[in-house]
Amino acid sequence: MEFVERRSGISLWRQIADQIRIAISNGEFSDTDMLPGELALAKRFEVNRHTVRSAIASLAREGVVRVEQGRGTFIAGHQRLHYPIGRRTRFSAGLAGQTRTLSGSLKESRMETASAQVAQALALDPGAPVVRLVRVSTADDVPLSRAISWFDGTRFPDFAERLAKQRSITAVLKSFGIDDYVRISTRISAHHADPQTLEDLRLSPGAIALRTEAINAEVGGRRVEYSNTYFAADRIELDIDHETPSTGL
Amino acid sequence: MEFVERRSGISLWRQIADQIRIAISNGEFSDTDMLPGELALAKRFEVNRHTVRSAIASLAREGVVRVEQGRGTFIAGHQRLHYPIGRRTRFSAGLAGQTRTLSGSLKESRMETASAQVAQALALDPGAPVVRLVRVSTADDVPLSRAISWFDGTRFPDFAERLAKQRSITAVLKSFGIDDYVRISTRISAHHADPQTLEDLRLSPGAIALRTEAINAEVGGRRVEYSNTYFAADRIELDIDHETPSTGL
DNA sequence: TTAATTTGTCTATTTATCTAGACAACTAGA
DNA sequence: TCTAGTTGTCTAGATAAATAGACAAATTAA
Repeated sequence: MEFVERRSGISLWRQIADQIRIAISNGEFSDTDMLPGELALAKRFEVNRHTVRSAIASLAREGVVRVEQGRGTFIAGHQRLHYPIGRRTRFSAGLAGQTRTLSGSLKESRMETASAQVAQALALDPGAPVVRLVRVSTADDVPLSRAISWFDGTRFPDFAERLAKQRSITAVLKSFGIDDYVRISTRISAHHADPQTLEDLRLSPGAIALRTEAINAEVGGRRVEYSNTYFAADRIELDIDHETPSTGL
Repeated sequence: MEFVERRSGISLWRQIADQIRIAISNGEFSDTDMLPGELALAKRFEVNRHTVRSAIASLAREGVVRVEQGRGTFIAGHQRLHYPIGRRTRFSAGLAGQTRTLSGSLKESRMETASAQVAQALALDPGAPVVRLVRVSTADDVPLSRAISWFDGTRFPDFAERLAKQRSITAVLKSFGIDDYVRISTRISAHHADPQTLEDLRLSPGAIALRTEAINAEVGGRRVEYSNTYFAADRIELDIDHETPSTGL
């Protein structure tokens, strides 16, 4: 007997779909790689069989399971990508080897004035000109993240134009004479995805966005980039590198 | 005009409540600290006024807003706690100063045999005895996290009994002669909270759990603790410490 | 006081979700 | 082939969510 809550604003089929998805990721059915029958699930969640069918139909649409008449419902392996975060975090390098294809597309770019938050992160004066970019990354034809980045507009006035040609942030920074940069702070939180993120990442309402708020700086400490990245939480997890403070000893 | 999706398994009032909550945390209404009127919100989301009222009622139950007849709906400040994560992560110390009260309670403890995952994390053989603890932490009378920890059962047979007296993991480890330990890996992911977590953290279905999967070890590298901690995502964010690799230079 | 604007409550109706049951279609094993 | 167990489809009815409109109650400012 599991818990489903009525009148919660989440339909029963959706609560059941969420619980089955979690159970799968916890390896509950890994012995057979099959879900129990619809009648068994209906009994377990104390709902009608049709309600369970709605939940399974939703999981099938997501590609989490595959249903075969007369045989049963099979689990279609569903592994999260691993994204390492540390001082030397680089997007493409971090996911290398985990996907067949990996691409990024620039959705928006504009010059704006720095909000208090952006100004503080980049160590600029509030109202200073900044370049704001929105990029969506896609791995194996599935959107993975939506990133909003800010750069000093005075120092990097044509960042967007260069990015169109260079294809990676690292390469563009190199073209500005910045050979190396490091992550100096990362803040992680989780939210229900906002409408724009839902659309760009092809998620459905209620889906979770894992947000990283990061500051990158040159080795001397001069701020280079401030970014807010929203990952589709069901497609990725973040691995934190705890580097040894004194490597040489 | 904002997006609300029908037939998605999430009721309209809940989608609207989620969007208003996000808008508040983005500072959208920070100029007046008030929500727009019910009619204005109904127009913005293209729904009936009563649907907006349901959404606001839900936010009021959560304590996010406060409604006053004839005056309007006021935003009740709602700040996330900040939990620093680094090599020297300590639960109580990390949240010190951010809350009036902070307590932890042991919900379960038992000896079990190590699963493949636990065995690998603690560098034990699968099937070896391990101590499994479930602890729930509470800050200012609101549950914050649910942590499942595993320790080597051979080395720490009476860990649970000592924890009942000592009150912190660090203190218990000290009683076993371990004066210092460091975080060697942290993996972060976000999920819809499972039913047990919903109950322990007093969340409603659809709520988000921010999960950290962590390994702590002695300075020599010997594994001490493996833990899975589920935080209420709307009450906390995680700050990653990117320590400088060579501090002395 | 008055008017305008706000939230609160009530009734009625429509639409979506969930339940209930029956039976068809398909699969695997006896 | 037969049977038991599975998913697929249909009908009907009950419950919950959303819409629509009217008016009450409280607040604010003119």
